[in-house]
Amino acid sequence: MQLQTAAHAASFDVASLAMCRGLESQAASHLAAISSTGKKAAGETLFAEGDDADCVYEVVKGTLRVCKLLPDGRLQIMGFPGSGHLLGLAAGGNHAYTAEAVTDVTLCRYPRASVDRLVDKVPSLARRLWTATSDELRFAQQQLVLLGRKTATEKVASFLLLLAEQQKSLDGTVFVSMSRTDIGDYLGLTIETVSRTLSKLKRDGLIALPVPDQVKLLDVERLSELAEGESESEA
Amino acid sequence: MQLQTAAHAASFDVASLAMCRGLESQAASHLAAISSTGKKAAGETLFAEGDDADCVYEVVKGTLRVCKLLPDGRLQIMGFPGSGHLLGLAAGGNHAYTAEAVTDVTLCRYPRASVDRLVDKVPSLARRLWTATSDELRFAQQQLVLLGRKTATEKVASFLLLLAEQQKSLDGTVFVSMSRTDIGDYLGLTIETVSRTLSKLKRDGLIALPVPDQVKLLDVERLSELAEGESESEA
DNA sequence: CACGAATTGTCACACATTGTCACATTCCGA
DNA sequence: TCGGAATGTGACAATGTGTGACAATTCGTG
Repeated sequence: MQLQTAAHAASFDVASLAMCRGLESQAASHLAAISSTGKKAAGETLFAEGDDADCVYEVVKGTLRVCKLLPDGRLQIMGFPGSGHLLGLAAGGNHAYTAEAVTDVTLCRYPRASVDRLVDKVPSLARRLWTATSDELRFAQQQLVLLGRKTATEKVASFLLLLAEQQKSLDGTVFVSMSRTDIGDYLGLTIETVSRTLSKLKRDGLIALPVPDQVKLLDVERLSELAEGESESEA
Repeated sequence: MQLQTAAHAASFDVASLAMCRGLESQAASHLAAISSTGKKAAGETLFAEGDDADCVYEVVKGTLRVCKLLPDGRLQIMGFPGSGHLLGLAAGGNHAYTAEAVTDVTLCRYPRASVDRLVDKVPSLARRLWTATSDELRFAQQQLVLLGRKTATEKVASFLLLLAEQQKSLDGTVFVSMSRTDIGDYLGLTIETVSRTLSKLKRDGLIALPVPDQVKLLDVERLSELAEGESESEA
């Protein structure tokens, strides 16, 4: 069943989005009725930390980066949400982080007030959003371990494996849509360390770098060992 | 209105717990009916990462530590939940982390299956648990910034201010119920660096250390500046 | 209550990892 | 084809870690 509103110009079927996963068709109809399409070009800001959280967004196509700033300009990227990710679910009325487009992005947007009203009427929607928040928390907790305890090599290996998993890469080729600087801001490293670590993994035969925005994983098993902190066979 | 079940032996009023915050009295009655009291002695494990998540817990008294392990034994503590904190809300059926008692702990326990059934019937409970998960996520995101971007001094200053805020300290005295090792595992540092940093803050006149499990904050304003990465007046 | 053992915390020094700075190379878009 | 941006590399500095020694504190036993 295809649900459209004038605001979507027939670009995608709201009922098939992650937001509606597990919902009855009536609930999906309600969501479709309140939704609209948004687009952001690469580099544009979706919302800034502290802004009123008046919309819930789902990424339909493309990649965002979500990050927090320290007063002196230091930046920590917390993730690169791609298609199927929901943003703006936080309680508290204001966005806790900044969201910017890494690539051109297509979004489905739902007014937060309308979502909140629906949540009270549709238990499965409440559960859906609670689950989405819980999944995001689980991911953040894994990231805490990475940032707090992993070495640079373990961090980069973990990152490459995450991309491969997200992209369901079958032949080991992953596309890297974000810059080396962004990867560094995500892994708690500098751009030089990211570059040096990628070069070392290449010299060691674990990856190939045909072009800068593509990595070919040549030894997924060894990368998995590195990512989990298994001691290297020889240093 | 005091709600008790035989399982509680009159130790606390379920309706006054964080779990019931914002709920109608009938919902609170339902929760009281399914709840029971648990106690853990300092050092005991509440649940381990991977265990079935068959209970939701609220800390009534005392302090836990929640942590994740790497295969080689490295440990990252993600927080020290105290009274009012809920655990075990995650979707997915298994605990994503290990919870252990830092001090003797009193808990209120709710079977997860019963909670899930109530959630469908009581929209305010669904919202309450979604909000609790969201608050936990917001905290984890702040911690990502700390682990990924802050220096050792900024980390320790942040930690001390967090304790002061949680304990609603009026005269700057905070109680440190966790060991230096635990603080290190929480801040992504080693025990020596935690000790060195505390000693430096003491030498600089920002804190006093009357006994190892107590810190007196002498210059909260300066500590706040340090915690946020404001450049030091003179090094 | 005193004493000894165990545990925790502190300190100094050497080392390793990552950051900083400067510059070279590569890639991409006009 | 060229210029600007992004990436890669090398040398050196800084921060935090690792290690060993010692001090302080806590706990258990007599």
